[in-house]
Amino acid sequence: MKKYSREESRAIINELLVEIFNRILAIEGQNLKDKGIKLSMSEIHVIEAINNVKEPTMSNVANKLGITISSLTTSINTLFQKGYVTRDRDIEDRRKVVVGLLPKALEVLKEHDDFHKEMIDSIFNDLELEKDHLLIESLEKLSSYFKK
Amino acid sequence: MKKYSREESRAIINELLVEIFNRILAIEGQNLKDKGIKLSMSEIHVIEAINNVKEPTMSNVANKLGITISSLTTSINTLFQKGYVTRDRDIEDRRKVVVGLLPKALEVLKEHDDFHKEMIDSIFNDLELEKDHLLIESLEKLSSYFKK
DNA sequence: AAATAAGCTTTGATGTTCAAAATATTAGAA
DNA sequence: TTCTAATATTTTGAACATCAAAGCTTATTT
Repeated sequence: MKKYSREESRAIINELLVEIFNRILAIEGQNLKDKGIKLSMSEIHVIEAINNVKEPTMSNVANKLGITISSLTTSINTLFQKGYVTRDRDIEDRRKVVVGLLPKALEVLKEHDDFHKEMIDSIFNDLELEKDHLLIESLEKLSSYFKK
Repeated sequence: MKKYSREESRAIINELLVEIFNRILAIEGQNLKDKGIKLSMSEIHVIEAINNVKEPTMSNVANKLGITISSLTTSINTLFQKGYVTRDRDIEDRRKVVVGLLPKALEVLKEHDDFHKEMIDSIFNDLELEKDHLLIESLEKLSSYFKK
């Protein structure tokens, strides 16, 4: 395995963050367009976040996405209006609003997951299975770094 | 250490990548605010792209960023007005507009690079060295995947 | 020279995001 | 219990970012 100097490593990661990140949304968006899904990327991300968060209240979902609650509200407004999500007050604590995914959203999620699956498989085809957990550990640290 | 199935690995990596990507712009933006730089992240990215592209015409810069030329035009309008960039017709081919960075922009670029350097160093300090290379290897694959 | 192409800007429209103010509900203090 | 403070969300108003389509200028083709 090639060894990188600290400086080389930094340059590679920098490139990922600055240049490649810009491509991802465009590629994903194009993929949706190709499949005839008429949702924006940020709407897709909202749906994903609802799916991935344990207790999908407005606060939890917004926090998962790294946007303000008010931003999420406007997004949920349209997703609700378009028939992708449910939106109900929590029975236990009626200050909370719990959102949920309707079948329409689950379909979109499936399409998007397939795209990601293909993407990630393509990236990690060469990695041996036993190394996966090391990678996950690294990414978890990266993720927790970005959370603080 | 826990073993993951291929499918579990994929799901976790997918979620972590999405999460990480969602945080980056927010953090970078906050960093600029902390330093009193009154530019948006997309304006920073335009400056970076101008710096990184070989021949900084409108088309080349827009292509580097993955946005349309008309979007870039509006961004350059304000960056020009604020005194960050130059904007001149190419002498050889007067259809082209060549943009360039003024000292003000180079300073911002330096700040931004320092931030990235610090961020990445901080990440690396938490990872054991042996895992650095696995992470880099994976990120390289990601990078090459998005270049095609 | 006339038609076509290339490069860019303008215009009009939509979508995203945030901060601040307003609303609703709950929890705690008096 | 009643008032107050805290929590959770929505509304409002404003700034950006982005795109498609139409228009302008310069280059290339025929």
